[in-house]
Amino acid sequence: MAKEGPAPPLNSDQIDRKSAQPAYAQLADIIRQQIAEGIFRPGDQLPSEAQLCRRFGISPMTVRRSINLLIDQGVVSTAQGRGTFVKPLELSTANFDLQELEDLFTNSSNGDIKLIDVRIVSADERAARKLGIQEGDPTIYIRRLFTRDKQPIFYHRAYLIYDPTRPIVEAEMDVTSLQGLFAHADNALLKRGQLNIDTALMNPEEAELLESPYPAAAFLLEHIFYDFNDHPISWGWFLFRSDHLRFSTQVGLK
Amino acid sequence: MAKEGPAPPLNSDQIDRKSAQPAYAQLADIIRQQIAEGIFRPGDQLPSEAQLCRRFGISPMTVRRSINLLIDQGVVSTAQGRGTFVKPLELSTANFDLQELEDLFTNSSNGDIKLIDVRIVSADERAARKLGIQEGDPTIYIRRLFTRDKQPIFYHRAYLIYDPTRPIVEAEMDVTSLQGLFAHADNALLKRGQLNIDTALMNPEEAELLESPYPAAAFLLEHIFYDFNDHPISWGWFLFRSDHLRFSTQVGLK
DNA sequence: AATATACACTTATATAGAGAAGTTGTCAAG
DNA sequence: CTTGACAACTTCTCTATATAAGTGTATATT
Repeated sequence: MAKEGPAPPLNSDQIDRKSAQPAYAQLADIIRQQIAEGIFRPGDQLPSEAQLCRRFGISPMTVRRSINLLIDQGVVSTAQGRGTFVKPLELSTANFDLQELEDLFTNSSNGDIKLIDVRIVSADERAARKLGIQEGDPTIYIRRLFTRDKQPIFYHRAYLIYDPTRPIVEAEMDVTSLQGLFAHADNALLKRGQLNIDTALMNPEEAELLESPYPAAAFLLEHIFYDFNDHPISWGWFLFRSDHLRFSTQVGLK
Repeated sequence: MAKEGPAPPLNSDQIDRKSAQPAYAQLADIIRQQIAEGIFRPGDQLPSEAQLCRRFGISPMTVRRSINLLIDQGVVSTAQGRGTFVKPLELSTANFDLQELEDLFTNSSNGDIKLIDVRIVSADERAARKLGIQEGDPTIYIRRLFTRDKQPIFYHRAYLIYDPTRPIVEAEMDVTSLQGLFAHADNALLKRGQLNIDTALMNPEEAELLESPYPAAAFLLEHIFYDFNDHPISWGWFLFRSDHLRFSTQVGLK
């Protein structure tokens, strides 16, 4: 099984040293392109790193970096001592992100947040459990509606920890501001967040707020944010009309 | 603003050269840990690469690789000529994957796929558009139900291209097998897939199949798979009871 | 005072190797 | 036929260095 005689089929492109794009990125693109064209099929072994060095006239570290890029992108996988192989398509590698949700904020100057309700309420059992506080402890309860072009997009409810002894109002306002979660603002007090997506039937009140027919299904995006002491700061959920937010992604190449 | 005198606060850990874990991964872990502990906060500038080299006694390329790892993980960002900075939490970086869906197949020996219907049907307008064929062209139409522990989990409908002149039955069966999409099988004929998640109200028939109350909301996962000629091979959608499949993720550290 | 230049930083890319470690096939010894 | 040593491959990690390029500051010039 010695792959000696036939030259590796990577002769269609060359590395352009004058290009603004670095060599390692060019090589990664070339290999990805060859895979997309079907020259290398899932399961096939790629030319070895040494072969790629000779073929493209670049050093081992640069080839290595290209391969690592492709590994990170899930295009190939490597096995020490054996070689580099093209990965087959896997449905489970599909990733859905919230970019579209961010775009709603950043790209829409005609977006508007209408505050429906803000008040201090005692935490019920569920809110207390989620926020790691005692039942009956005070929390800030917020309800608001995001509209765009006069159309309601989503409805947001959230509970925020309220600690009168340490009035970090400003910080809480950051969390409250919503934009801070999307914009690259310095919401430096948040360490991590837990997010869940669920579906739900809107109740009549929600359907009316979102001007949706009733009954209707909606996305429910639940969130809990934690500070750097791993204490919950806020718990809440967004409710979307699914015709205004969609989760889409691609698996595989191109 | 010269950061000269005070030693960088990375003194709690060292690189263990005898460890099985490579140096670059150890350094990335150390930095990530320091950020999680709040030693470095979002917006803070990390020690420069040269400083890290001296501090940990490793070469620039190794430090570089650690930083690149952290960039890929979305933990830090770099700006040429200025420095490396800790990224604040961003909601839009949240990624939801289908791992849980894969687990349903691989980890459940007590799972079962019940074929409800397989037959050749003429493509209607929508199916023809999605599959890039003519209205009226024959397609293979499949309906099936996945159950686990006698509980219905999801309902799957799909149209597959049917080409009598080139009977690639085996290949089509691969696509049909479902498992091939999850297992690392050599479904080498698939190049890419387009996936959309939506919500939907189940119709009475679907609710009955999924043994769900009616009306109820459900996840709808639509998929189109393409071959290496960029021709659609299949179009269909999964319908999940949302209490059997949840999308969860974390943003931020730990 | 305003502008231009030089310098000291930073990250970014690339080179040319070295050795470690895993895999596979060959070939000789048993 | 089986086993074991070995060679030849592969990827993996890391060093040490060089050059390029962006940023900001201090200094010199106009």
